[in-house]
Amino acid sequence: MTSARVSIRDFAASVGLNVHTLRYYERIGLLDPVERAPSGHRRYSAADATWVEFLTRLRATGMSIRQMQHFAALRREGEATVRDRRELLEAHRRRVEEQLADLEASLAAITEKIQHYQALEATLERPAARVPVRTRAGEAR
Amino acid sequence: MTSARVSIRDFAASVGLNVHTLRYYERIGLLDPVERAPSGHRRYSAADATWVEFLTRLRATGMSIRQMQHFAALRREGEATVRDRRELLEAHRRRVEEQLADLEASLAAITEKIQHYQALEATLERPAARVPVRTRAGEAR
DNA sequence: GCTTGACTTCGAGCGCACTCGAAGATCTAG
DNA sequence: CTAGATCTTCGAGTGCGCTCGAAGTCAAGC
Repeated sequence: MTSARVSIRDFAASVGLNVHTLRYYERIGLLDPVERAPSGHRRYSAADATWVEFLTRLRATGMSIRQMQHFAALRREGEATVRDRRELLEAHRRRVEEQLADLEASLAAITEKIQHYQALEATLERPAARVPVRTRAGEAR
Repeated sequence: MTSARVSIRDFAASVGLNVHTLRYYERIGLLDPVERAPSGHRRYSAADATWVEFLTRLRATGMSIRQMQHFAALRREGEATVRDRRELLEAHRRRVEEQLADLEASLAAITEKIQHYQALEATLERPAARVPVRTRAGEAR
């Protein structure tokens, strides 16, 4: 099991970020300095991928760059900060749970609006039915 | 049931937006021109609140201002656009459902990381236990 | 009538998270 | 050996969604 090290282009494609963003993340300390080929070109490892994918999860759940920098800094400090990191993630998890609840409430509101429009469309398609009309027996329903 | 019309300040407080944002929304066409008092001051109605709250749901679910402007424009055109509006919301609802799934996946990843840290902390707290040690009978567990 | 504070319009400014462009070095295929 | 793609650093630019400041008008209490 060799540690297949990949170019920034391939790495970017595999983690779904663009090359500029990867260099930016490294520059601001979200990624530790990435290993270099003798030419100076970056060579990303599988461990880099795992970390970037986790960062992506944090981003996707609304963590700011600033907070991620803090988390990354703790990580660089080693085992002594494990508890801080856990607590930070637990606080973040609570926020994500709130987001989920909000999103579900918004989804319900949107669904309700869709149903409102469906009812309205049904009415508009049968203009004669706007005002209830007496119909022959057997035609009802 | 009178239509209690409120000042921008009170309205902002009740819908959770700031007064600048409300004027901005009106300026860019998300809100129809709001009714004015003889003094020129805005007077918001309950219908305005309903609409702003729905806009807030759209925003909370990641709809861009541009898309909301489109939706608001359709709404201004009246009944003829009901179907378009429903379809627009249905497309948006699908995106929200994807967001929910993503958020749940991210939540799971975060929870996993927390558990990893918990396990690590348990190990670090009992340094002598890092390498399994034979214990006296009765002390086990 | 005067003060205080909320309102008006307008355009400018801000923070975030990228995203890009320029200029030059290096790698790869033919 | 050469052409063209890909990489490097650095700083500047972009798009979004607000957010604010300035300068002036209006309203309510004393």
